[in-house]
Amino acid sequence: MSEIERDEQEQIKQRRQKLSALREQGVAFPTDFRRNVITGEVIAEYADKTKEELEAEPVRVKIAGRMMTRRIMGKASFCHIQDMAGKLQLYVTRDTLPEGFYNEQFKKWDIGDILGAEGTLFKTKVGELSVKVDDIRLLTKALRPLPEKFHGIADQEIKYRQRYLDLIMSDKSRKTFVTRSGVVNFIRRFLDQRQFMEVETPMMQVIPGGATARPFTTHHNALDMGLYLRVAPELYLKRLVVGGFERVYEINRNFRNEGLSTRHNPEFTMLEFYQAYAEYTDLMDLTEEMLRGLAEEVTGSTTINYQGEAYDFGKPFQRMTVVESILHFNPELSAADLDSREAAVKVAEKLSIPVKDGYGLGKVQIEIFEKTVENRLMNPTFITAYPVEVSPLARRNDDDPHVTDRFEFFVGGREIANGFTELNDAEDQADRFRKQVEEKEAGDDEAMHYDADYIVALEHGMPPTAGEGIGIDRLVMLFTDAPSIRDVLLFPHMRPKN
RNA sequence: GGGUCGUUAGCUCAGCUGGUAGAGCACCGCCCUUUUAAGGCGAUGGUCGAGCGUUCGAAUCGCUCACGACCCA
Repeated sequence: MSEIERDEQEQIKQRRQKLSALREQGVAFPTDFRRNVITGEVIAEYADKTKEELEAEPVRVKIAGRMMTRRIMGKASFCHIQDMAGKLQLYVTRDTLPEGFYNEQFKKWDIGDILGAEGTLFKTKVGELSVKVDDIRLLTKALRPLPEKFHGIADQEIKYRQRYLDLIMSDKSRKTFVTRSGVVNFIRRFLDQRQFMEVETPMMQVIPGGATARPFTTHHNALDMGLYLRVAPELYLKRLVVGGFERVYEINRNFRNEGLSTRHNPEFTMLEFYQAYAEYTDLMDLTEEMLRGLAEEVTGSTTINYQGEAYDFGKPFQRMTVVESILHFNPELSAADLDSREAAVKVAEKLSIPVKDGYGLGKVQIEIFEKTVENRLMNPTFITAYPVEVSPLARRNDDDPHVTDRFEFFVGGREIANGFTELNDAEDQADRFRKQVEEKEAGDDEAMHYDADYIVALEHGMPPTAGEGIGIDRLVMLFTDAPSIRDVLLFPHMRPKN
């Protein structure tokens, strides 16, 4: 059925007729109504007052919102209007409005219409704070009916594709996005207080860097050149550290050309921050402080309930190395099983992990880690000492050159953050890029490009620096008990219909 | 990419082993001045996701496709 035919649906047709009647009566979409209060303020201030108190000192309000429910009882009606802060009941009677208005105007309005009303606060028989209306106007006619009031929208697809309907109908969804805003706001304040500066770096990059992931490609017409959407801002932020901005952060979108799932959206929001004269352990401490504070601010507790499990952000976060964690969750293994590539490959094969020829010991260890450890890291945990092979931008450990000064942070079996002491040795970085290019040429389309300009920047000297990325969407999922990343994205990526 | 489930009125859902479609809400008409999933009476509303097939006959059975949800890679 085409969109034009859909418009001929009976209910929409009726509403269009009501709208053309309004057009004939004058301005159908007036903009001159001004409210003097929102529902949340009214409720906060007057919900505790008694019936008698409200009668003794009458309070007048001008309020506006979308009509969500209506109960017409002859010459009197109740309806709820909803605004940005919540809902408030209106009591509308024939005899307090101008002659004929109640029957010829008000009763013809529809649920979903946007109204402006003026009146006096009172309490109903059952004690609900309401407005006794003596002036009411239709501000915006809604041509399409709202979803059914009791069940709301059950169809996930409509919730995602028509988010505005979901936001009108679901307090829970509205709250999720309010929380999301609160999370980002808290992080900004936290970092600002510590002298971090928020910056913006290119989303369109000539060489995509900073992560091992497949990029999206686009084209610049005037310059007639290919460009990539960034997979990470990392290399630009570190150029800023070279430039003397010693504490920088960016909260913005990254783009990765990979599959969609309950944890992956092609564009997602990442916090990245860099602190000069610090090591990865300093960032672990900072992360712990930030997440604990965030949990308390957002949920009022240091215990997070996610999908039926409780995670404790109050206690010190656990810390162990990649190898320690593998041994911990695979008690039948001993250190010798992870010491050599030969031994580790045997372990991997037993776990039916496909091992490619190019994999070194470190890559095999990480495959074993991902298969047997990652989704079992339930309470907040830092994993450290990642192999050099899988950490092309991280500083080598001084005592063990096979691993880096790097950590990842897990909660509920999910990776939330990744940080390390930055590699500021330009020559080592150039070698690592060359290695990535070899892997790319061998067929790994996630491997990194050689970024010569970045090497030049490092050759000018980057102070010792630690940096970290935190996935904002996954963090918000945790704090809003959301099972899918789509529940925390206002407009998640969906396949086009038809 | 593989598996499971789903798609029926604007919305939420029934519809059994095949016999030309049903409820609640919404909408329309009437009654109703403290209701709140308001209530009462009455009426309207459907290319049953799309296509092909089996059959005298398909919402129902089979196949293909589209979109979605969940699980696995």
